[in-house]
Amino acid sequence: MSTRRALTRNQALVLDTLTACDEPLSAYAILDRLRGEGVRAPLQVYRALDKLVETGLVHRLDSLKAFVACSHPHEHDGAAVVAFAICENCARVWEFSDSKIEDRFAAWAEAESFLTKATTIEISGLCVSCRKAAEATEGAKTAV
Amino acid sequence: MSTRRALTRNQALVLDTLTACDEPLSAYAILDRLRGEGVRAPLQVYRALDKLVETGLVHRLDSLKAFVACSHPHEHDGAAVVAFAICENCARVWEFSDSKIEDRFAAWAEAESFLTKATTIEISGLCVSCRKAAEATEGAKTAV
DNA sequence: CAAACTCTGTAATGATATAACATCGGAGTT
DNA sequence: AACTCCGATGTTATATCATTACAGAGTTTG
Repeated sequence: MSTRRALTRNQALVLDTLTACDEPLSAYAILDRLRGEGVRAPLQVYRALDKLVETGLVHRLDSLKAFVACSHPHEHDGAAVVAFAICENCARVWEFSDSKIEDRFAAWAEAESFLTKATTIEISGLCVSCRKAAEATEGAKTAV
Repeated sequence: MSTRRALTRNQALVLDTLTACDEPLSAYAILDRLRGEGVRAPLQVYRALDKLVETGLVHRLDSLKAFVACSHPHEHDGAAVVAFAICENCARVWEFSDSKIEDRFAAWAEAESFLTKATTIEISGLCVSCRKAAEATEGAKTAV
């Protein structure tokens, strides 16, 4: 039943690189980290990424032109809509989904007879820690 | 009270180009259409786009790396979250917003203490007409 | 007037992504 | 084994998207 195929060498290298990193990487950043492993051309990385994205093990963040390993690869049963919150300071990513949101999009699509194939949701802002850090320095500044 | 400023020549040219077009255009596509008006360098277009996006008159569709004129420029009172549905066949774009969806995102952000600065929502699929056209040819094919 | 500011134009470059082509190697035959 | 099919690979070149750096022109504002 599982459509999960063994990964090829390049795919495994790319996935490992992304998994080991706690922030999104551009294709070229991945390439740089894999030169030691014999990966030399962008296309090798892009091809691996294409497959990984296709199977849901990796997500592309359009707003960053970068890629992250999926944090819930096991939950990819249905066509769940996933949202990403990206901290613009530390670049870390939170992946979540919400069935109510999904329902509203489905309702809109239904009303318009739009056939949905993919949904991209990306929220950028500041995560708790970076927010607090920013508020602290703000406070110090204005407190002078 | 209005922060609306008169547009500069380049900004007006770019906005007019986008408004006249019923599908998203890349910056370079805009440039090509404006060569006759004396626009020669990508930067002239990108600078105009930056301002237009900043004031909300134009949106950038990350998933397409392209730009569209906003369909509801007058409604840009608050920080409304806008979603885009993009037909992958005819490239037309539907812009809509839903306060319930907005509420859910706000709730997530609240729970995580995430400070939201921008939200990008892009849905790709097939619009009514393209969907029907596709189904028609599908039907013809399987009906042989 | 001069300082500060914004918009402008141009050239060069950086960053992201794909096309085209030849080759390799495994899976399933025959 | 020889054959074919098919997907992955490696390499070069090129397309597409976006920004840096620098200099000049025009306006506001003190």
